[in-house]
Order: sequence, then structure tokens, then C-alpha cells
Amino acid sequence: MTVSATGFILCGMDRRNGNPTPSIRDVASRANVSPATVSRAFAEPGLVRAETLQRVLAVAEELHYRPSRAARSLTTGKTGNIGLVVPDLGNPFFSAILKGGQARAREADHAVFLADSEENPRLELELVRAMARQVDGVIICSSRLSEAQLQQLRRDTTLVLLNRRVRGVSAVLLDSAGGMRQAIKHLVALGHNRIGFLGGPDGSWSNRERRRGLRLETRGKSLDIVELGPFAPHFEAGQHAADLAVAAEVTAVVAFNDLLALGVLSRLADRGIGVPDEISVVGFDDIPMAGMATPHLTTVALPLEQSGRVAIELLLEQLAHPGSGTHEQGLPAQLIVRASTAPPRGGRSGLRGTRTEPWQETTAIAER
Amino acid sequence: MTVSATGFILCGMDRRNGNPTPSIRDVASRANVSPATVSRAFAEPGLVRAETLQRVLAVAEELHYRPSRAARSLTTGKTGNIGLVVPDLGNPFFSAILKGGQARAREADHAVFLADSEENPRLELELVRAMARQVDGVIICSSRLSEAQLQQLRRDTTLVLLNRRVRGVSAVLLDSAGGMRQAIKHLVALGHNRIGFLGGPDGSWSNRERRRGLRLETRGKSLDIVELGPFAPHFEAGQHAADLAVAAEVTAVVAFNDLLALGVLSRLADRGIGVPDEISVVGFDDIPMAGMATPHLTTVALPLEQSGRVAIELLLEQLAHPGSGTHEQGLPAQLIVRASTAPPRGGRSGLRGTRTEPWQETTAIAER
DNA sequence: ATGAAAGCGCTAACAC
DNA sequence: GTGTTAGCGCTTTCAT
Repeated sequence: MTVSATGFILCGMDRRNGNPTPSIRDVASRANVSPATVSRAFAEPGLVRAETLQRVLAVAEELHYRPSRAARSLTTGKTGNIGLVVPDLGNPFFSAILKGGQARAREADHAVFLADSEENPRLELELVRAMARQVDGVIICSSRLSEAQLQQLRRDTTLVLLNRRVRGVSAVLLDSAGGMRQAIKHLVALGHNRIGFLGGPDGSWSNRERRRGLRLETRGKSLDIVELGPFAPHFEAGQHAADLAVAAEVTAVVAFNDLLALGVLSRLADRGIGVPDEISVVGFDDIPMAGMATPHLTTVALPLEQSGRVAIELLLEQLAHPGSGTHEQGLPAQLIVRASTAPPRGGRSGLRGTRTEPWQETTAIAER
Repeated sequence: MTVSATGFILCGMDRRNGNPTPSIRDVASRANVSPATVSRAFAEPGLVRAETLQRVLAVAEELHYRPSRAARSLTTGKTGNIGLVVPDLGNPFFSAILKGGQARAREADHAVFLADSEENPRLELELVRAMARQVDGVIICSSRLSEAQLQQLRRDTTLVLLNRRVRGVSAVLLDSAGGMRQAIKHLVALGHNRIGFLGGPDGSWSNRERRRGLRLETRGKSLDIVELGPFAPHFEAGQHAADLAVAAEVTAVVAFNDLLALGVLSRLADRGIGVPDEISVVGFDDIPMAGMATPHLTTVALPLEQSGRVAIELLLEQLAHPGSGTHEQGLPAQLIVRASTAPPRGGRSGLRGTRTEPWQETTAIAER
């Protein structure tokens, strides 16, 4: 269908309501230029004479014309889309990352495909595969996939990981280990010497890092560390964990994340156990809820929104310079002391002991 | 580039790492069929002989072939994508809707484009416009746009609204008015007769509905209703609102949403004012956090995830039958009584009065 | 600075 | 059932 330059416009019929959805040719003929010029007007405005440009843009405006990204991607090989996969949209931790990432992507004029893998590795793999064809790259947050699977995916699309380290893949890494050390230092400074750690999901890089920080900080000190778990990173699991912690007679607990810590707080309140009078509680992540709890939760703050932004930036950089190597960008943690921590009752005279008791459910400290 | 059937495969070079990204023709020649057959094998498997199908699929698998949705959409006019726009990703209310919507979309084999409008109408408009070209339709949650703007957008793409009513546009409507009536009934039954309402954003359909429910339920009863606000639907605004409510000497408050109610709870706790002993507090939405607060928040539960699912269904239906009219799907609210409400101290002997006092900041009750 | 033409990967008539 | 052909809307040489 070549349109004669009669000023009469032929447009493809829209599928919806009979309205015309103009194509580049409609604009071209109406502005008395070739389709190529219209294309340039949008993609490389510098290449077209100011006068022509203005005319083209005016016609485009009048016709409500917008270039079709799908058609463009067909020739350029770039979609202008970015995929983002998270294990659980209901977790505020990922909401915050998503918020930052989506904002940064928009600034770079990229659209965001979102997917929730429901903490299910099989689904995660399938989602990334499905996305691969229609995005320039994908960001996977706290991936539950094996290293081998990630190496596989890397060949289907450009990958950036958040809170996961894999050879040859760019990543943004939140300093969980450092955050944990700050948490322990804080509790030790307050006089605690029998501390519980409520572990997160097996296979989670963050959890491994937090435990690594724990070991680093406690090494050579006369501290009793009781590791409980693993727990799902949810409020309900925290309620369960609270009872275990009380039974373990610790004077303070550090939770894998805030959701877990909030569950602990709730359960302790229900049981009438005072926080921080009888037990101190430290969370992890500093989700918005942490500051809203009663008592306000002491927690290790992680720059969540920023990490989302940085992940996008890493991806864009990788796309712009495919040759250049991969980068790992670390982001610092910072302890926020609020009202859920205080010196233990009776100061430094708490229980002692170095052996593992049956109720401890201690998990092995080993790289998995 | 026509490929001779020599069994030798020519593939386009991938932009990323020199790996081949196979096209439909690569599969076709390798399987000794035409591209059309490969196309059918994926789009309409019923149209191709079982034996051929198997062969094609096998080759496709071997080559890691996946149809390009962009190319497909160019000919079919359908993208298989759905846009989802929310005012604030950080608000758990929208996270929940998003979670439901994304899950339902995946079941229907559709991808989701996500955008956060940051409660900014201009941005919202631009985001929807930008999406329009690359999605089959978009769902706007709690739109801040004017009716006229929405009517405009309707011509660019298929629209479904969540918590917003506009002529000619399908919508899912959460029963805010009914929920409010339940909340008031509950408080009245407990013996409260001076109740505060902490209003939400102007221009919010939900807020109008909640106030409508308020009027319906209080009409003809000897109740003092003190309307405060409008407040931003955030925790911090709730802390502010708490002080106003106390000054207004109400014995109970209903907040526009849970975030606001949680702020009230927090502020009251900080001031040493007992909940529910001195003031009862009712929230709205039943976000996960509501059940985690201390005391556990009495609130009007709305089926959030389900509403996201239903919105997707409405959209899919509309896409499948473009001719059929629009639908409005209502979803019921249900009061969840937890620990933040109780009879007022001193029973039914509270303050009375019908006039507006200066501190009330009463907003006009009128459709906007 | 602009136009003509080829083609990106796929689907949709229409033949056979 | 399957192949042929002609585009979908855009970009991109290569001319002019």
C-alpha cells in the first residue's frame, strides 16, 4: 500500500474502536517527506534540517503518532525494555528495590517487565526465559537458581544479579556481612553475651553473608551464639522463632530480616515479654514497617531503592559496552538504633555455656 | 537471505556474545518445512500433522528457538502485554493488587509492564501514553486523572480501572462504602457516639466512597462525626492525625487506610494514650502490616490480590470481545475485628455536640 | 539533508 | 497439511 501524496491519509484500522493508529508513512506523506525522514526525526533529530524537523513533529503531534517500539526493535535489535524478577512482590524488601529500579529505568526511557517468581526456582527460570526474547536484559533479585542455571541464562540474555554472586555476571551486593558485624558490635557494647541468630532461607546468598559476618565478628570473643532456623523470611515464622529464642534463654536476637523480627516482637508482646527489657531484638533491611513497629525496631538498614537503581545502571552500562567486563557494586549497610535494644537485665551476668543444647536446632556453619 | 536447504544453518548474530539467535527460518530449513509451518506449530499446533509438529518442536528445542513476540505483534496487532499503573509501589495496598494481577496475567500467558506514577497525574498520563503502543491494554489503579483525561486515554488503548468509575470504562470497584458502614456499626455497637474520620486524598474515589458510606450509616442517628483531613495516605500523616483526633476528643477514629491508622497507633503509643482503652482505632484495607501491629488493628478488609486478578480478567475479556459493553465488577469489604477497638471508657457518657468547632478542619461533603 | 529500497521475524491469505 | 507470497512499522545502507 503506497500512499499517493494527495494529502488524503490512509491509516491502518485500529483493532479497538475503529480509530486510526497512524504509522510512520501516514506522517511522512502528510508532511511531504519520506518515511526515512520521519524515522530520523524521532531517532536522530540532529540529522534532519530544523525546518523539516518541526514540520514532521507538528504532523506527528496532530496525528497522535508515536513510533512503535516493537517495529523498531525488529530492526535495531534493542527493545528498550528491562526485565525485573523478584521472589515475592508481597515482601516490602523487594517492593523498595522495585520502586527504585522502575524509577531509574524510566529516567533512561526504558520500560520494565515485572515478574514474581514466588520463591520458586523452576518458575523463576521459566520467567526469565520467557522474558529474554522481549527485553534487552534482566535483573534477578535474590535469585534462587543454581550457579549452573544462571550461567545458562546468561547466554539467553544480559543478566544483572542483586544479592547474588556468580562468575562473569554483574551484580549489586548489599553488605550483609558488614551490617551483621555492626549489629553484633552494638549488642556486645550493650553487654549482651548470649545472642540468638534467626537464620533465613537456605540457599540465600544474603543469609550466607549474614552468617559469615556473624562468624567474623564473634571469632575469638567469649560469646555464646545460638543459631536457630532456617526460617521463612515472613512475619509468621518470626512468631514461631520468638518462642524458640525465649527457650534458648538468649538476651538478644538478630533476625535474618525485619519481617521475621516483627513477628518476634509481636509474639513477645502477646506473651507479655518486654522488649527491650527482657530481650533485645535487631532486624535487618530497614523496611518502612520497621520504624512503625512498637517498640521501634533497631535494624540494619540497607539502601534498597538505591540498589534497584544501581542494578539498572549496571545493566544499562553493560548494554552500552557489551565488550567491557562485568562489575560488582557493593552497597554499605548501616545499623539504625531504635527502641528495641537495650542492655540486658542484670548486666553482664547472663547465662553462659558453650555446648549445643537440644532446643537449639543449630544449623551447620558451612558454605552450601 | 533465502537459505538453501543444504542443512547448513545461517543465523543472525546476536548482539550480546556472538551466539546465534535463531529465527523462524532457521528452524524451518533445519526441519525441512516452510516458515509458515513453524509458525503454525507454535501458534496453532492443531493445524499441523502430529509427526511434523514433533519434528519442528524438536528442532526448535535443539536450537533454543522461541518466537519473537515483537515480530508477532507486528502482524497480529496483539502484543500479549498488559500495562499496570499504580500511584505508589511503596504502598502495600498496591503491592498486593500488583501481586494478584501479575499472577493472573502469567496464567493467561501475558507479560506485565509496570509503572509507578508517584501519585502524579501528569506522570501517570505520560506513562499510560508511552505504554499504549506496546500493550494490549492497561489497568490503572486509583487513577488520579480527570474524567476527561481518562476518556482521552480510552482512545489510545483498552482501559480497565481499579477503584475509579468512569462512563464507558470497565472497572473493578472495592466496596468502600459498605466497608465503612460496617466499621461505624461496629463502633456504635460498642457504645461510641463521637467518632473521628481521618480523610484520605482529595480526588480519590475510594475516599469519596468511604465518606458516602459514613453519611449513609450515620444519617438519622444521634452521632457526632468529626471529619479531619485530608491526609496523605501515609504513616507519617497518621502520626499527625492522631494529635488532631485526641484534641477533637473523639472516643474512636476510622482512618482512610491502614497506613494512616498505623501512624495513629504509633503516635498514641508514644504519647502514652492507650488503645483501645482510651481511643479505639479502625483502619481500612487490611494490608499485611495491620495484623502485625500492636495492638492488632481492627480494619476493613478488602480483597486486594483478588481485585488485581479480576482487573486482569476484565481486561482480557474486553480484549477477547471488543464489541461487548463494559463491565463493573464490585468486590465486597469485610470488617476484621482485632484488638484496637473496645467500648469507650465510661460507656455512653461521652461528650456531645453538633456544631463544627475550629479544630475540626471539616472538609465539605460534596461530590468533587 | 533527504529519498529509495531492502529487510528485521513473523503471520495471514491464498494456492496446491 | 503445507508452501508461497505479501506485508506489519520501522531502520538503515546507499544514492542523490
